Amino acid sequence: MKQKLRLRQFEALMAVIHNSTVTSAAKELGISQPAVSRLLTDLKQTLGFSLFDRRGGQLVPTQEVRFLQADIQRVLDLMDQIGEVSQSITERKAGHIKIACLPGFATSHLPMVVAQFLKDRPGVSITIEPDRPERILEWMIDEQFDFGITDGFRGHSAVVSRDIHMRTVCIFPKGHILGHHDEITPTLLCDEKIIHTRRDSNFFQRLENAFLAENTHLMTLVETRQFTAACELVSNGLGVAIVSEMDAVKFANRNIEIRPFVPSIPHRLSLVRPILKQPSAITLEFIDAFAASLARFEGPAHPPQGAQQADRP
Amino acid sequence: MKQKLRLRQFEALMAVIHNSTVTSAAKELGISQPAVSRLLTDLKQTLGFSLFDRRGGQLVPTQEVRFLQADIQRVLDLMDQIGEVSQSITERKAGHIKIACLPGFATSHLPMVVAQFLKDRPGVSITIEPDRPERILEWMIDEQFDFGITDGFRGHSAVVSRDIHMRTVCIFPKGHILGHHDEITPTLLCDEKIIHTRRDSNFFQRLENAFLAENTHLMTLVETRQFTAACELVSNGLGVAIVSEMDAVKFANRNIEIRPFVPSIPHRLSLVRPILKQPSAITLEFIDAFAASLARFEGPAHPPQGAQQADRP
DNA sequence: GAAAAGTTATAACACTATGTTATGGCAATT
DNA sequence: AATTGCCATAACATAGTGTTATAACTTTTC
Repeated sequence: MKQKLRLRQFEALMAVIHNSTVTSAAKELGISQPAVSRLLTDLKQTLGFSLFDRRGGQLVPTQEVRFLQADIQRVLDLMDQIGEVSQSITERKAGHIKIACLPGFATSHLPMVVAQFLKDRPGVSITIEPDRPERILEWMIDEQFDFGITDGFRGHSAVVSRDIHMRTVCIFPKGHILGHHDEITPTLLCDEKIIHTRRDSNFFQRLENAFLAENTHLMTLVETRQFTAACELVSNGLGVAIVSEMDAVKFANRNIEIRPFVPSIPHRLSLVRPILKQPSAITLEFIDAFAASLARFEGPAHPPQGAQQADRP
Repeated sequence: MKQKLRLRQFEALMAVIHNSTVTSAAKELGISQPAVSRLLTDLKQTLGFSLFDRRGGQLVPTQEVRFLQADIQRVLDLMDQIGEVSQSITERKAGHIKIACLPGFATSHLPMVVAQFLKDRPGVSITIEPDRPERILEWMIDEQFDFGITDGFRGHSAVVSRDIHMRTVCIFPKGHILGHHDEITPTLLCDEKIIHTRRDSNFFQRLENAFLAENTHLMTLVETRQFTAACELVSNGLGVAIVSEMDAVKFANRNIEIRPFVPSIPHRLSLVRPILKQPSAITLEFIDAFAASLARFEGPAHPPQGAQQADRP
């Protein structure tokens, strides 16, 4: 016989092994006794050897069956497991998300959001890979990651982005004379050396423009890519910086003062993902959760002076 | 949907993953395209999420499917494996045999037979457990082993036995005066101290009777359970022994002489197995092979003087 | 040892799974 | 706009899986 092995036959076999009689096995499976009976005769036919020996009223599996029993059990268990996992997936409780993000997010805010997200989703796992924006963009284009957190994003046909405009603030060491003001303006900073982002960044240009608009100019103390680094420097008494409020508040009790900066110059974050790679439902759910986590630091989209946006969805 | 996951659906899924189109997947499976098409829609229905995204002309699996892919592949592989193993079983090339034997067999003759037997049967594995006859009998009754090699067996209702009467010979160190004779009789041994089996053994009793029949008597030098031990002692120049020819020939070139002993006193081996436990085909095959391996040392069943047998099948 | 009780195998039939062919719609390409 | 190829659906055939009814066989009971 060149018949195919069927799962149902294995289920019947295991039920009979556990119950020692066909009748009670049928009861366990919730079907009639003749159904089990035939599943067994079919299986015996296919396998080519006897499955059971009669021993008084009982059926005991043959040596041959015992030899296969472990593997058969494994198949049935695996099928169950697949069923359970797929159930979890539809309930958004299983899956994997690969996230690429700016270094600043990898250590502070993102892990917090991830932890919260995983709390209710025991089957979900997440990869976090921090790198420069250029690399994150590449990864999106190559579809190597499901979700990216970047800035300075100028749009790309292979990437969908959702922009978030983060409020920024001015920070300086405690006891600094600027502490007498409720708001900080470029004019107030005319004699201060500033810690800021790279000169080629969009954020720096808008900052510089704000200074120029008040007929003053911006003096550089340190140029850094990360707001966190700027915060660190300031908390060590080093100078003045304009940073994302989100980063600033983490240093609130570490020897710095925080003041609104006027005019408001929001820092534009982009939540990106590959446009062609269909996202899993759990990925979309995470992106929403992440965006929500940023909400309390969100500001108005456009800086008041009306700089144009470069977003292309 | 509270549908059941079916193997065929998984086969279709994997085929489409490998082929990127339903049509070629159908070709791989050797069925029509609509058949695959429906298997997939059914599976999607059951799982509760999409299986593929269209990407130009190609179908690429969703994140969710990728998450399950490894497990699904494992199930299919396991099923294949079970099919192959069962095939091997019907061809008598797979299985397991548990053998209990006398210590003398565990080290010399049995491993040789086992090695030969396994040569053509790569899937077969064998357990060898040496112990005293009493323990071997227990193991048979408890059905803990498939096959036992013992002696002095007096029959038991839970055990089937097949008796083999092994020729015995007289051995003595090279250069011993007995070497002048072609056959050794009790009379010739009247002044010799003998190495023999335990006094309560059936074999010893028959040996002693042979001496009494010639109006002489047997003097003990050493009493041992194993013929191999007797051979070892003799080869070290220690005395005279009556042992199984099978054991004797292994010492043929180790400083001993071998002569027939008259009257012939065969040593009765019993090949036993549990009567209720249905033996696997491979077990029966092995027992036959083992019996055949003893054939060239087999002698007549009954000692000429007509001692009665105690066998009960 | 005959009767009773329980278990299993077979037959006849119903429904579901899985295959077929025919066909129409949709997308990519010409 | 026409062509080509791929996929989904419909209609139907066959095999797998369930049902009930019933006969045959075992074990237990008297």
